[in-house]
Amino acid sequence: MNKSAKISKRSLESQAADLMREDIVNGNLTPGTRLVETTLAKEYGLSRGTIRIALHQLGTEGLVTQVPYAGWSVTELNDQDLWELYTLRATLEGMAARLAAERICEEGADRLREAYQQLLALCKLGDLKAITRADLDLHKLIIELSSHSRLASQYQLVENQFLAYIAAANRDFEPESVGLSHAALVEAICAGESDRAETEAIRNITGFEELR
Amino acid sequence: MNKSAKISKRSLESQAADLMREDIVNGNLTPGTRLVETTLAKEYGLSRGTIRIALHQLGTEGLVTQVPYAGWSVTELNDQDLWELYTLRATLEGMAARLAAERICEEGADRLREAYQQLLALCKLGDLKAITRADLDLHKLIIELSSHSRLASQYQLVENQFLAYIAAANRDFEPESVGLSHAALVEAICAGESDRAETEAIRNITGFEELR
DNA sequence: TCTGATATAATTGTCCTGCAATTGACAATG
DNA sequence: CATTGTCAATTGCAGGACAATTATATCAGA
Repeated sequence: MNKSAKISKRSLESQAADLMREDIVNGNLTPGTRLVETTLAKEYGLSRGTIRIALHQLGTEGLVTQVPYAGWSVTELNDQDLWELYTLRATLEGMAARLAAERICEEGADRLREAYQQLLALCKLGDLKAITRADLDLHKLIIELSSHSRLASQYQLVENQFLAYIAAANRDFEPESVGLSHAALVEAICAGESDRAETEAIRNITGFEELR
Repeated sequence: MNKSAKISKRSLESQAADLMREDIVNGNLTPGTRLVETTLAKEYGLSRGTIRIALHQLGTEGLVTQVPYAGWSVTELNDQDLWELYTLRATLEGMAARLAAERICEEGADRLREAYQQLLALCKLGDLKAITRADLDLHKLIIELSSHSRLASQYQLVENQFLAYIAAANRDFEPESVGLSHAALVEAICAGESDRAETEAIRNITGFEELR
């Protein structure tokens, strides 16, 4: 019964970063929006220094951009950026799938199949928002099963930028043809076929053709 | 003749981060070393706030670790970490090699071959430090040729942590059997054979077996 | 009207001082 | 020995001040 998990001990600095990050990936703050340190400080009821550190944090995550002495703004992504995000995401997820397949265990396989079933179930209902979330959850589970903390955080970075773009473009990003590709991916991982898992993972992401 | 590139107009915050990063990857600050904000501030002749931001920066790069209210220290890496760095580096570099091969041009091929020749030349002289640098330069050139800015920065992160470890362990990291594998890699890229380039890049990095 | 110089404002960059919160080490206590 | 209290060190955070730089508005002149 570890209660410490519930007590918020995170610094205000990172909590502020969390809040702003949420606002960005959810689309409340759209790309190009200017962010003023003093204004944010008042809004969040924090000091300017605290906000500053949070902004720098988000800066290294690629979510906000600063031009010296001029200000901060929510990062705007162009086609090249989007291509970079897609390709990077595919590579990272391919690696994750390979690792997950290599070290798959009973429990992991069960969780994976369950996540897939959940996704299928939601697909029949047709709630796009829910499907999207289940899709993301499935992918995130694969990352987790790879037991690679750095891979996880790198993926997280890419995903945040990706989501920020999606949210802003209001492009309901097509949960990628949820049927076959996911099935093959899940199957390959559970069967421990690392090569096929990697291939399927990459195929799964690269429904990108139509965007080029 | 753009001189502005040479003029240091970067903020003190990031310059401080640069200095500390150098000290860490060069091994002047070994893992486990404690870093005290006020002490650093005096050393660098900067204010504590400036140092703080630089430390947070390095923190997100994984070079330093903080425990709340207790202090900062240079990150210590264990075997799992090292494995993560190797595998991640291999994947990223494989991707870079593939992209480089896909978009190779005359000029790029020339630069690549030249870097390789330089590496070979240094190998005959036997200066390990110089060889190591040339080896890194070659790899970095491949990253550059992939024209993928995010891939570049992700790779940079991994490499910094990697170098910090190497420097601290004082393990003269064996420029990876400079002969054949590099030759095959360079060849494959210049020939535009993306599949083979990726394979060779990964093979090249994973001289890791002996470390497991 | 357009252009260009110039003043003005807005914003970040950097420093400072101060104090609260937390940790870690060590002594005191039972 | 385990627990508790004390104290120093350090970070967490606030707020103020001013310099440096950039953005914006203004205005004179062609």
